[in-house]
Amino acid sequence: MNTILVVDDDKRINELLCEIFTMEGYNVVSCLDGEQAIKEISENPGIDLMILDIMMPIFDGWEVLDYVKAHFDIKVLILSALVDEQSEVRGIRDGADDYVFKPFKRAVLLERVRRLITEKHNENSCDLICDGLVLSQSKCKVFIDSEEIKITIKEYQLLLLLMKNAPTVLSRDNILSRIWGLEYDGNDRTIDTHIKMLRHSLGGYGVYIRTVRGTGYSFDSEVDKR
Amino acid sequence: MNTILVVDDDKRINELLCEIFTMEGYNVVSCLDGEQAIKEISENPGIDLMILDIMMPIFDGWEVLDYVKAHFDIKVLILSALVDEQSEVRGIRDGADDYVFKPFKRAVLLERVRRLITEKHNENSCDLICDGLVLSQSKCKVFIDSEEIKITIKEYQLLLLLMKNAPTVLSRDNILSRIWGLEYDGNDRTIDTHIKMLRHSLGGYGVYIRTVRGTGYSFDSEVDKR
DNA sequence: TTTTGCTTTAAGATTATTTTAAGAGAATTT
DNA sequence: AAATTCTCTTAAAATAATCTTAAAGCAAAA
Repeated sequence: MNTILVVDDDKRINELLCEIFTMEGYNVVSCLDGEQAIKEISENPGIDLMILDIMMPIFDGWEVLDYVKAHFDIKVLILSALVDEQSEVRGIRDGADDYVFKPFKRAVLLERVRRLITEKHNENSCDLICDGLVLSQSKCKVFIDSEEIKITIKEYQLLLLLMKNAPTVLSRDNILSRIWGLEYDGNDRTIDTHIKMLRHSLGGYGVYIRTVRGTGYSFDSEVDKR
Repeated sequence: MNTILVVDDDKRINELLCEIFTMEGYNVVSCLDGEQAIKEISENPGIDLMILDIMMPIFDGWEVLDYVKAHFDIKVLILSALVDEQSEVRGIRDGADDYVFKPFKRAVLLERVRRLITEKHNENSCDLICDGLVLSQSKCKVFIDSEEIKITIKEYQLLLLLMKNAPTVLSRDNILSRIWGLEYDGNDRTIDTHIKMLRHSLGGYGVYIRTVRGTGYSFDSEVDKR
C-alpha cells in the first residue's frame, strides 16, 4: 500500500489531510513540523510521497524539501498558502514534484497525488538505457550490448543512483547518505573503491562515470574523448 | 461450478446481485462488510471472483482489495458508486481486475464477470514452461523432461510465484507476504531453506533460481554461465 | 614544485547466504 | 486413537561474497 507523509503545523489542516488520504485508502503518517518529518522519513523507509507545508516552525518547508530531495527517493507535493507564482516556481525548481495552493479542492489534491504515486512506481520499474548500456530495475541486472554483466549490489546501487540523476554531479556525502544511509559513519573513500570496481565492471562504458575533482561523480554519456 | 462472493453493505443491492448471479447459474456467497468478506475467503477456498463495493463500514473496499490480492488468487470486480475516473484508475492499478459503476446494467455486469471467470480459468490451467522444466498448475505438479518430480507444497508455491513473475526479482518480504501471508511473523530465513530444498528438487534446473544478494530471489533461465 | 585529491591495490573485516541438522507440527496410515 | 511419515521452521555452523580500510602511487591544480 502507498504511504503518504503529511507535514503541516496547522492541526486542523493536518487532520483533514490525514482523513482525506486515509479515506482514499492510503497509508498515512503525519508530522507537525519539519524536524519531526525528517526524523520520520529517516526511520520509515516505506514513505512514497510527502505533502509539505511551507510556513512551519523550526525548519521551514524549503529546508525540508532540500534535505529530503538530497537524501531520499520520495515525491514531494508542496501545499502552501503562499499564493504567488514566485514560490511555485521556486518550489518546482528546488525539486518539488508538484505544487498546490491552499485552500485546495479535495479532488484536485487527490488527482495530483495519484499522478505522482503512479509516476514513482513507473520510475522504479523502468529500465535505464544509455547506448548499449542497460540497467533493468526489475531484474536487478545490468547489460552491455544485451549481455548481462556481473556486478555487485553496491556497484548496482551506485550506477542506478548516478544514471537516475544523470548528468548531475553527486557529492560523496550525497551518495553516501543515499546508498549507505544517514547513520553510516564510515570512510568517504569507500565510494572511490566502488567507483573503481564499477568502472571496471562497465568495461568500455566505464568512462561514462565522470570524476569531478573536489566535488563528486556523475554519469555522463557525453564523454570528453580528448 | 464457479463461485462468486458478493460484498456490499447495502442489503438491497446485495440481494439483487445474489439473485442475478444465482439465476445465471453461479454459486453465490455474500457478505455485508469487508471483515466478513476476508473471513469468508480465508475459509472458503472455492471462491473464484469477488464483486466488491468500495464504501463499506469496518474495512473499506480498498483495504479488502489489497489484502485479497496479496493473499489469494481471486478475481476482483469493483462495483462502486464513485463515478470518477480517479477511483477507476486507482482500482485497476491497485490490482482490481475490472471496474463497474453503479447503477449497473445487468447484461454489462454479467458479461464482465463471464470474461473474468474465463480469464482466471485460462491463467490457472496453463502450464509454466522453461526448457525441460514444466509446472502444471492444473495438476499441481512439476515435471523435468516429462518426468514428475517430488516436490513439497511450499516448494511448489515458491516455484510458481517465481516463475509467474520471472524474471523479476522478488524480495523476501514480498515472497513472505504472498506465500505465508501478511500476518505471518516468522523468520525471513525460512525462505532460504525452502529455496535450498527447491533447488535440490529441481536438480540441474536449480541454477535457474537466482539469488540477488541483499535483495531477494528470481527465476532466471538466462543463467550466467561464467 | 608542492599540495591536494583521486585511483589503485590488496588484505582483513564484515555481512549475507547456504547448508546442515534437529525438533515441532501436520497429515496420513494403521 | 496411536503410530508413522512427511513437511515446515528454526537455529547454528560453514561458506562465500562483498565491503571497507589503509597505504602507496598518480595526476591535476595552484
